Amino acid sequence: MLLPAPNSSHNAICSTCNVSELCLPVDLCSKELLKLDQLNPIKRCFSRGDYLYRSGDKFRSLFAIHSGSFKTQVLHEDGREQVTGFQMVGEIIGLDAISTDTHACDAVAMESSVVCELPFNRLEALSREIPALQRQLHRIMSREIVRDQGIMLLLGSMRAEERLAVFLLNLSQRYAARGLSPIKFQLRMSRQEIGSYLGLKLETVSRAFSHFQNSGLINVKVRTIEIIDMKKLVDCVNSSR
Amino acid sequence: MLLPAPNSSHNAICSTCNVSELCLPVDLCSKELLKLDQLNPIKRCFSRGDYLYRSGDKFRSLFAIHSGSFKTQVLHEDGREQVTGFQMVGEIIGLDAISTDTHACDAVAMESSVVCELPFNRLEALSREIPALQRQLHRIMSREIVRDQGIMLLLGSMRAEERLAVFLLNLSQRYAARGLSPIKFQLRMSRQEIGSYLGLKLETVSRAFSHFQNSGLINVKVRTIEIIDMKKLVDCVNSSR
DNA sequence: AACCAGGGTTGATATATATCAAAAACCATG
DNA sequence: CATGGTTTTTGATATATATCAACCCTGGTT
Repeated sequence: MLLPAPNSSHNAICSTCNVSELCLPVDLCSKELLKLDQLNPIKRCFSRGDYLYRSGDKFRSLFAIHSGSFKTQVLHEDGREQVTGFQMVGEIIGLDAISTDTHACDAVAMESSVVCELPFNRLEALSREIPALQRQLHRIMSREIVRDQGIMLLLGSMRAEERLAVFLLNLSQRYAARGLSPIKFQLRMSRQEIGSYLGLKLETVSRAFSHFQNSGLINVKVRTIEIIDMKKLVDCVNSSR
Repeated sequence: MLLPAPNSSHNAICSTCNVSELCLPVDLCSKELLKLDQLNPIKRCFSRGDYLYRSGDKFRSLFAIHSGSFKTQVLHEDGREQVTGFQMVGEIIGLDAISTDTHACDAVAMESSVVCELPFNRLEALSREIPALQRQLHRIMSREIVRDQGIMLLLGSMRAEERLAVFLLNLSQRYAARGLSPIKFQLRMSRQEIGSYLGLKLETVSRAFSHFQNSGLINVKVRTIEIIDMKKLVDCVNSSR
């Protein structure tokens, strides 16, 4: 319950696009693996700032992030924006579009990135033939729902510093799950984007970072984060109030 | 983008439990309808306050709400709770549990209610045989993800009165979709529950109701809501700031 | 190496919402 | 229909975060 997205490893579906270490679906026999090739996913490259899709675009495919990272955001007509997530290697993006056959948010590359495009009708057809794939797809969608519930808890009932602590701990876990350092990493997003995600203004995010630094929880050097005292960071989420 | 859950009608899967008017899956031929009987859903009754499931329970089934209504909530260890949704007739509940085979939130009846229990393994098996059912299941999960994104936008970037306006407009739409009056209805939830859902304290919710009433947007008599000026209520969401 | 632009930090102040408290309305029950 | 307990409303005040503004980095470019 602590974190919005436990977001453990085995996420994706796309075993043929070199993310297999991270996201191979559970038990597929070799015959099934062969079938999976029918998916024939196409790789596509993006630079920082490029849109993978925009709200309103016709839905055709899900995307497995092969390298790099993206943010998803919803825009309100009056210009307000809300970042709804930061996605990294091995995560699947585009699930919101299944509902109406139209993308409901924007997905923007936060750095040079490569995605595998997974045509959804083929994915559906294959998952009728391969129960393990079907189950995996359901799990991925459900995991997104659980993640969202965690963010609701965060936005609805936590104060600024707790939110930031949850955010950092979540990143830490996800980096760890990818074999990267869970205690030192580079943020790919600006204070403004973090603020939008956490329902805070960028100044508040900046102040919270400074306060964590002054309290000896973390070391911040602009976008380089080093977690000094993981336990205190965790306590910060639980103990408040 | 206005509302977190457009949440239109055709929601469910359970054609055999008399909610067919509301939630019949799209185009099924009679042979497929026959197959659907294999689901053999069991009806279960609940009184106000009863738990349909609790966080941590083993996952077996999804539930289609046949009558009445439920709230779902996540609990943080330190006692904080966040209401993540209010579900009514024709809506499907339990999707969060697919991810880990364990329910990730509580579902509590808000009044006397009846649900159809839909064993998930049978649902999966059937949806491998009936593409339209598979598609419907995917749509339902995706719709939940879109709804959650709307709530993130609400919690992350709207002020108290906007949140309440969005909440009321959403209820109004959902009642309308069920053939009930979109302008006059009974709230099933307390100020405290509304507050938890909207990330506000109950006093703030109460004040916002009073302010809407004084401004002639709605008539409030405790839990009876009458929308007097729908347009102004909509404006209230868009025009602020 | 100097310069510029965008992002980040920090400070002073304003404001929306929370908190605390009391009264009022409502509901269930005997 | 009186009673007690809960829910709701309203008021006064406190507080967390937003807002406004200035300054400071930092990395890239000429």
